Amino acid sequence: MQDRLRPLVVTTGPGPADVRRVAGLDVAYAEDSDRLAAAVVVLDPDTLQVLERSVVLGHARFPYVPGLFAFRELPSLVEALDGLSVPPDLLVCDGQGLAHPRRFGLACHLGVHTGIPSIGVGKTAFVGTYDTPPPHRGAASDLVLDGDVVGAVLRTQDNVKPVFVSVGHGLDLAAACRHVLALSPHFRLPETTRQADTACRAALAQATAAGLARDAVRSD
DNA sequence: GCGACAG
DNA sequence: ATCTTGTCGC
Repeated sequence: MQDRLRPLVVTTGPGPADVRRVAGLDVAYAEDSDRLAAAVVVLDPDTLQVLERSVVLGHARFPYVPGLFAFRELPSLVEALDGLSVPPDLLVCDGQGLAHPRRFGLACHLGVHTGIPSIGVGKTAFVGTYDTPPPHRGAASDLVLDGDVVGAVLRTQDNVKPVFVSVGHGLDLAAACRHVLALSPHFRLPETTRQADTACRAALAQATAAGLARDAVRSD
């Protein structure tokens, strides 16, 4: 499926002319059971203020298999996206885009599936080789796989471990890095990712608490 | 054959 | 992804 969809990915161009709504997507999992919470948080790209949140609870129907990550998270993330009142102009995904064995990571899959430009931001490397970028914010080095530049190792804060940025869909790598930097004025990860992480974790925690309370009443 | 392996 | 304990730096 990834090899079939890969040709549909657009990896060139500056992307959306004016981005008014940027979305951060993330999924949290329960330690036991297969429960999960998927969140999409939409921010104003200029003020970084939260405009809207959409969180859905669900169950993992696919195991974590490196290279097949999208099959685990995409279904729930699409459900969360459908819960938004207005579709976002750009998706910032927690994971890789083109920096993938078949050049079709989660960010590419979400971008092609929704038709919305997307960026992949990973916290650790998955594939490729690279030189350590200079220590200052904004510095970057190529992430190379089989002779192709599949992403950038980007420093979002001075003297802080870099993030792995790769194109998802609908824009080039330079534009992707520009967006990630703008979304990370204070912390290592983009504000979109941070907000989505907080949202899905909170939702999972409240669901867990509600479930325990319900079970307590049952046995009572 | 062995080690690596987004989240 | 999730858990855990302390440590370092602003």
